Amino acid sequence: MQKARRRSPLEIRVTETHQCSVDLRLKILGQVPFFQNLLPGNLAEINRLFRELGFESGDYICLAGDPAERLYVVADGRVKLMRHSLAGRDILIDLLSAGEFFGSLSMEAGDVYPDSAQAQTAACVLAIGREDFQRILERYPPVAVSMIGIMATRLQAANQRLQQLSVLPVEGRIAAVLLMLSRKFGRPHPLGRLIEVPLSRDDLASLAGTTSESASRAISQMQKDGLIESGRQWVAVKNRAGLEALACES
Amino acid sequence: MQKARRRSPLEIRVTETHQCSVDLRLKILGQVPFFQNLLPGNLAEINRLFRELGFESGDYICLAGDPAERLYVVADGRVKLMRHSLAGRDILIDLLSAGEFFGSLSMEAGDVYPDSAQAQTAACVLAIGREDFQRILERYPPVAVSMIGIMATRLQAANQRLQQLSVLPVEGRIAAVLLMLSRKFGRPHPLGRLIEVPLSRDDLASLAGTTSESASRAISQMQKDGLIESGRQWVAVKNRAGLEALACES
DNA sequence: CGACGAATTGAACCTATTCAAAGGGTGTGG
DNA sequence: CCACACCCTTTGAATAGGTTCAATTCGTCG
Repeated sequence: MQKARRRSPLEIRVTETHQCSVDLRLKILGQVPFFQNLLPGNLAEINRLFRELGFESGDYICLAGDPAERLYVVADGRVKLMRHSLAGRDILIDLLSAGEFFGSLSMEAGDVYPDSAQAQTAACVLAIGREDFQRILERYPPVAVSMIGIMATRLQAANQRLQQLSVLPVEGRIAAVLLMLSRKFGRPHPLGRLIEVPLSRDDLASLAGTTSESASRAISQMQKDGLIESGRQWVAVKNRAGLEALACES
Repeated sequence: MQKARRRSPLEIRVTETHQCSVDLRLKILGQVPFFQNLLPGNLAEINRLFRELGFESGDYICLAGDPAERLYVVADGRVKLMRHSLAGRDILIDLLSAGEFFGSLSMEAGDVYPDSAQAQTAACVLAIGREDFQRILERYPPVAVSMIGIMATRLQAANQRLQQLSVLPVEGRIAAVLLMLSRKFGRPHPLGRLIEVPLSRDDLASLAGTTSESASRAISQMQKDGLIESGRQWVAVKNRAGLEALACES
């Protein structure tokens, strides 16, 4: 039951982290884009190769620099992909939700994870060994083909972010980040399209390549202009077109 | 013959653009990382699906926004992958040389190229239709698997650039760009490790997400500090460790 | 030699960062 | 159920770093 005092529109997600039923696992794996064209029998077989892991919010799933031995698939919850820098200025590479993967993609023994993954909410994650996954790729060519498509999409998204970081001022970068989040995590809500991830100003800043103070200023301004509604750890997009105008690589 | 007056250490490349012999094509395709594990017979068959295109320096090979119907492989020369923004501030996504690919990776009909590709030197490029390439992927699983590895590498490089743009000051970003270029295009030379691509300050700036003036200032400083040697359209790295110290994400 | 494009340099301006302090929401423990 | 403590957020003012604009120098090629 939600307390009357609580003003945040974000619902508290109580994910049962440590017990994904076999049914749920099969459903999740079936939703993973690159397993979608498989026969049910094959999927069940693949399912057996995955191990199931539960994490509390804040737990690290893997650390940048560790030997990359597994590929992970998010079953439930939100996972932060991040990169550390020596001065403690971490940057957020991506936010993942159910059906998305991360970890060892390079297929080469001896590699290390380039990013750390942290559970942003309580999360359930499926893990498969590098070599097992390699075998799946060789055995089911359509899986490999759709994986190529997904990686092409991610690469293209990364390139777009590169462009935004290069040419947009802080306000535009924040607008672009909010649009991306709204597309990916937004759900209709009386206040606007609510981004259903608890993100601090710091998180937004590290997605936009700026400081939490600058992010805060940009968000205040946007709120004054009626583009968004925002509070502690939440944002709702009210005027999509207005944000797009700011984020437009002009 | 090189003029005595010419001070640039970059050799003038006279690539025969319009006539790659069949032998050369086979050799190039064999060098493409994702075709490396194929039998000679298969390679010859694949070779037949490629068309050969020649470009002069400055020619556009494909334009962002055009329907993405082909995958391209660089056979000879250098290709600039770039993204335009409305205000004319283009950014350089990547520089490609022999064996690297670009173009339609998404495998979905109706997509458009996200970036433009421009011949940076005279260049010879091999092109294959989207559907033909799709068929190759399905027929030769190892090709798909190694392609996944390559894309994982590119994605990881893009993420690293994202981090650099986020946390490094201009000088550090320029240093990082020079290190990357030196790794990829560098060859030993009396002056230092010479980057064998004609790049203007503008090009370097758009790789580092800054202006040509700032790039120029950073380069002047590095030259004063004995880290590099540079002139019009060329750079040679003298002190790799020094650059690394600047580019270190501290 | 002459002309063009590239690179450098200077100075004013502006944006974003930094540092500091105050304000507000959330959840906890009394 | 209230009050407190903690962390997130906001805001202000000073500063540093980068951009912009403009003028000059330099290198390369015709």
